[in-house]
Amino acid sequence: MKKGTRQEIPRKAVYRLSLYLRCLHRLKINSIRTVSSEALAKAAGVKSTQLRKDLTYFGQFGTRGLGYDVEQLSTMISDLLGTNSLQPVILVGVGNLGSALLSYRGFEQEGFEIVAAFDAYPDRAKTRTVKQPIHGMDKMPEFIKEHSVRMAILTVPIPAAQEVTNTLVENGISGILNFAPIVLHVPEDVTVNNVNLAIELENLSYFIQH
Amino acid sequence: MKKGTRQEIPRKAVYRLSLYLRCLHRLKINSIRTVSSEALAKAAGVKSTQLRKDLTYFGQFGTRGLGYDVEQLSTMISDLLGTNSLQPVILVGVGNLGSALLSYRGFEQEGFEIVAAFDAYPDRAKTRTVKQPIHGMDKMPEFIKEHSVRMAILTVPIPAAQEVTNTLVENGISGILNFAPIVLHVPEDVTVNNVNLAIELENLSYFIQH
DNA sequence: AAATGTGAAGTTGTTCACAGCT
DNA sequence: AGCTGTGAACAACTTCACATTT
Repeated sequence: MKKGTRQEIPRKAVYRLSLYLRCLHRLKINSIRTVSSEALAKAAGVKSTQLRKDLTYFGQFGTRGLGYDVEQLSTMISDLLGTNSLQPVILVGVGNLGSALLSYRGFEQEGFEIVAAFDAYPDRAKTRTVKQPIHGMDKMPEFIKEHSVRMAILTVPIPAAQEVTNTLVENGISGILNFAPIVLHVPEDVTVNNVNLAIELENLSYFIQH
Repeated sequence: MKKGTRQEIPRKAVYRLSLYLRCLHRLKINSIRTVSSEALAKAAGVKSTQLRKDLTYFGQFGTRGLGYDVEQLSTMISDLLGTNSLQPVILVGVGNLGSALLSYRGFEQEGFEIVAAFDAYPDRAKTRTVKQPIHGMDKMPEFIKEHSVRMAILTVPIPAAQEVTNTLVENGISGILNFAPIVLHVPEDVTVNNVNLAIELENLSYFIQH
C-alpha cells in the first residue's frame, strides 16, 4: 500500500542519513557552505560512493564539480527524517535509566522533546528530580491522544513491557524506542527500535577476543 | 593473522547469538531442558533456518528429531562470547547518562561488572550516589593495567571523546561502548560499538511517517 | 516422524567504474 | 579538472529445499 512508485530507502541508509545530518550541523556551525561527498563521507565514517548512493534514494542535491550545499542538504535530510519541527515524545518507566534519559540533553538538540513521563508508582518516581511531570499509568491514554504524541521511550521492567506496549499502540503511538531486553510484538505499522546495552557489551566481548 | 582456518562468524550472527542466549536463560529458569530451533527462533524473533545457520558457524549442537539441549547450548554460546566469567568494565564520564549506567542492573546479570568510574571532575561526580568508586582521569592508566581491564563504557562529552579514547587504547582497552555522538578513530584491533540515542529517535521519526 | 545441518538460490546492501555535468 | 549520479559487478546475508540423523 505505502510502497508506491517511490523507491523505499533501505533501513541502513536512513540510519546513515542521521550521521550525515550531524556532520552537516557541525559544518554549518563552522560557517562552511559547501562540502564534497568525499569530505562529508570521511567525517561520517563511510565511503564517498555510499554517501552519494544514499542521497540518490530520495533526490539529487549536488552540483557536479563542486559538491553539496551544506544548508540545503541538511534541510532536505531533516525534512525527510521529520526532525525540522520539534516532536513530542513520552517516556514510560521512571527507573534508573528512565530518569537519566529524562535529564539527557542529547534529544532536544535533535528536535525531540520529552514532554511527560509515566510510571506505575509515580510518587516514588517523583523523588527523582527531573523537570518533566511524572504521571500514573492511568493518565497515559488521555495524554497521548490530547497531545497527539506518536513516539515513546520504553524503560519499564521486562514483565511490564508487552502490556505497556499494547496500551501505547492502542492509543496511537507508532514509534517505540525500547530499552527492555525482550522482543515486543506490535502491528506492522508500528516501528520498534531496540537498544540493548547488555547485548552491546556482550558483542564487544566477542570481538575483543577473536 | 587471526583469520585462520576457522570460518569468521558474521557480525550480525554474533549479535543474534546474544538474543538466543537471553531466551535460553529464560528457558533454563522455567526448567525446560530441550528446545527446537523453531521454538527458540520464535522466542528470539527470527526464522528457524537462520538460527540453525547461525549455530553452524561455530559447531553442531543439536540432535536431529529432538532439538537442542538448553544447558549445553547456552554454555557453548557463553563460551564463545566470553561471558562465562565475570568481566571487569570501567566507565568514563560520570554525567547524567554515566551515573545511570553505573546503577543499571542489566549488566551484572550478563556477566559484566563495572568496577570503577572515572571523571575529569571526580568530586563533583561523587555527589551522585553510586556504589562504584569514582576516580580522577589521572588514575585511569594505572587502574586499567593493574586490573587487566579490556572494556570501557564511554559517556564523556563530545569534545573529550577522542582524547579519552586515545588514552584508553594506549593503556590496553580493546573494546569501547561509545555513547558520544561522534566517530571515534581507533586502531583496527580495537572494537567500538556506538549507541546513539538521538539517532535512534530520528530513525523512528522517519519510519512513523513513511 | 521430527528436527537438524547445509549447499544452492535468492535477496539485500556495498563498491566499482565511468558517463555526464558544471 | 573536479565531482556527482548511477548501472553493473560484487559481497554479505537470508531463505529455501532437502538430504541426513535420531
